[in-house]
Amino acid sequence: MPEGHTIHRLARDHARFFAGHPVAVSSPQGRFEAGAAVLDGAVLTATDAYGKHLLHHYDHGAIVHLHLGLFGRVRHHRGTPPEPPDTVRYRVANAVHTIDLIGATACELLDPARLEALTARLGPDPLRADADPDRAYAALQRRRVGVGRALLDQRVVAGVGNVYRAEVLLVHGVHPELPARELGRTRFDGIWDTLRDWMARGVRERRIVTVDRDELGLPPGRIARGGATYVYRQTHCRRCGTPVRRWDLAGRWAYACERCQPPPA
DNA sequence: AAGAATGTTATGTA
DNA sequence: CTACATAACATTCT
Repeated sequence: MPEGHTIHRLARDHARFFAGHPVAVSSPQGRFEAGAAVLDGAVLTATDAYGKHLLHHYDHGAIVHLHLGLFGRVRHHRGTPPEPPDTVRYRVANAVHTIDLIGATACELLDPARLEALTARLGPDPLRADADPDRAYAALQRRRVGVGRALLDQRVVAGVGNVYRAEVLLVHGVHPELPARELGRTRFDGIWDTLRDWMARGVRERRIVTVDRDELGLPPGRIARGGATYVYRQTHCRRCGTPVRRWDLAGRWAYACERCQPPPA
């Protein structure tokens, strides 16, 4: 489920829920026992997000690194939480809030050196104020693969996933198979700006919405699930009605409207 | 109720 | 260093 906006949203929420007071940390099924032992009763002082990686910083210096992978989630309960199901790895709670981590691929303690190594191998994250788009552009210039592949490579840009990839390339008329190094600077700048805007919107709205309500003449009210994208999981391009092509690109579905995004020669 | 899904890493090969 | 294929890992929802 998660692309970068989800992780930034979680970072913000967790800081709000827990900042300043001790928390109870547990590992209900014993899959993060070492961590829970170190963390229980500590104060969660700060949270941070780099791309799809979430960090919890505790007052005694411990850092928890979380990555939700393809289907990880964090569930939030207000008030008395339910008994944790078998799949809960890491539970953080105070008198009011409880969060349960489920299905994550990473849930581990990190020392500062390993945190540094982690952030060093990530490309700039459009949601971070310290992001340097020049680095992403330079990385693109070095790749021979298509832009579609390159955009999912977290060393190029951090936080972009399959939905934003499909959508941003559609809106900018770029075919996923265009060699990354052939993407012009102007076009790249447009893509970067769009990603930043959309992902910030994703944090606010807690979901991915790339479509423009006025452009599509959508009625007021919540945009239906499945109706929030132009090509991703669409059968026809929401802009021009052309059938969408979907194909396996390095193990992920790629989507394109080959009228809006002419294939490279 | 099998299968799909907004992801990454490690490993071996070229 | 870049690329690519394959396997492994993690759950929920239809």
